[in-house]
Amino acid sequence: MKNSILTIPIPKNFSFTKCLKFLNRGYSECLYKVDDSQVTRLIRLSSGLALIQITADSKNMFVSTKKEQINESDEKEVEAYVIDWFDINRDIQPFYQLLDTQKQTTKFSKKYHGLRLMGIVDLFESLCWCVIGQQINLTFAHKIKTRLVYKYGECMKDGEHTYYCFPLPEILLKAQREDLVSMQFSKQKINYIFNISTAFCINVINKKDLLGLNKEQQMEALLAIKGIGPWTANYVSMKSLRDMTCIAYGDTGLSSALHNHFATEKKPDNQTINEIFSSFKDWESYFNFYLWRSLS
DNA sequence: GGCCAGGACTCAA
DNA sequence: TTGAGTCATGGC
Repeated sequence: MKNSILTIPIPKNFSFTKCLKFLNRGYSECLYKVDDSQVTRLIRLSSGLALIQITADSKNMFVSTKKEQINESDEKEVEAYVIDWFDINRDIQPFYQLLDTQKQTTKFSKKYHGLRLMGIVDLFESLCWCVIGQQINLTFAHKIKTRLVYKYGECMKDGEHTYYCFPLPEILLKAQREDLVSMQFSKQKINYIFNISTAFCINVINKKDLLGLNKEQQMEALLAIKGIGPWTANYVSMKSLRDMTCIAYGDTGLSSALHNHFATEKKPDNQTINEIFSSFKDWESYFNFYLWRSLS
């Protein structure tokens, strides 16, 4: 195994600690491991699997990469991955200025200062995660995701710990329905995961092409797949396509956060949600993310 | 035991 | 276009 170390300067309004705290917020996560001051995960580069470990000091993030062979293009991919995952290349100062204009939200800019909208770089993973999480509690959702990842995901052992990648669509497509049922996936979820896997396998959908479309076209392409509804489309648009204007309409967590901070009805209608979000134009995704963060 | 979970679909009216 | 019914099971 070869090893390389990459340095990424920390921008303004960035807190590695708060990002790590978010990653380690209490759900048992099978796709990365957070220790006191570092996070480790297995990622898929175009030339194969690589184990990355990220730490930071006050000025830089340090990404160490372990892989069979490492070349220059691997390092570039690792850097792009980390920048995307932590949303590093975004100036979020304007968002904090908006938060500070309202008494209900000014606390967020202090409490979560430097927290970035942590992404899901892999679009396929992001979509499957949405389907898994639909209408079940998050603890259980993590449980069945872990079963799926352990059975179908590629892995790499490092010391005592084995790290996993989310399964590839072509692998999931070959999965037996009864195996997924035994992991406690509902028939509906299984159908949706097969639909999404198929869409990726026949290249009806891929991240690169979606990124070349405008938001309306992206939503249309996503909603065309059975199992992807408005909530999922907004979620992946926010977490994977990095559109900054997403609102997770219909989300129970968003509803309760708005209820907590704005004294709305327990389940505010879209009009009420739009009114509140209208103060955060072009930062809707961040505002939504911070509202979610306020729940845990 | 009952209600709710980071929804989405079908089908009827 | 809207609303009720269905899925399906763990957590509290």
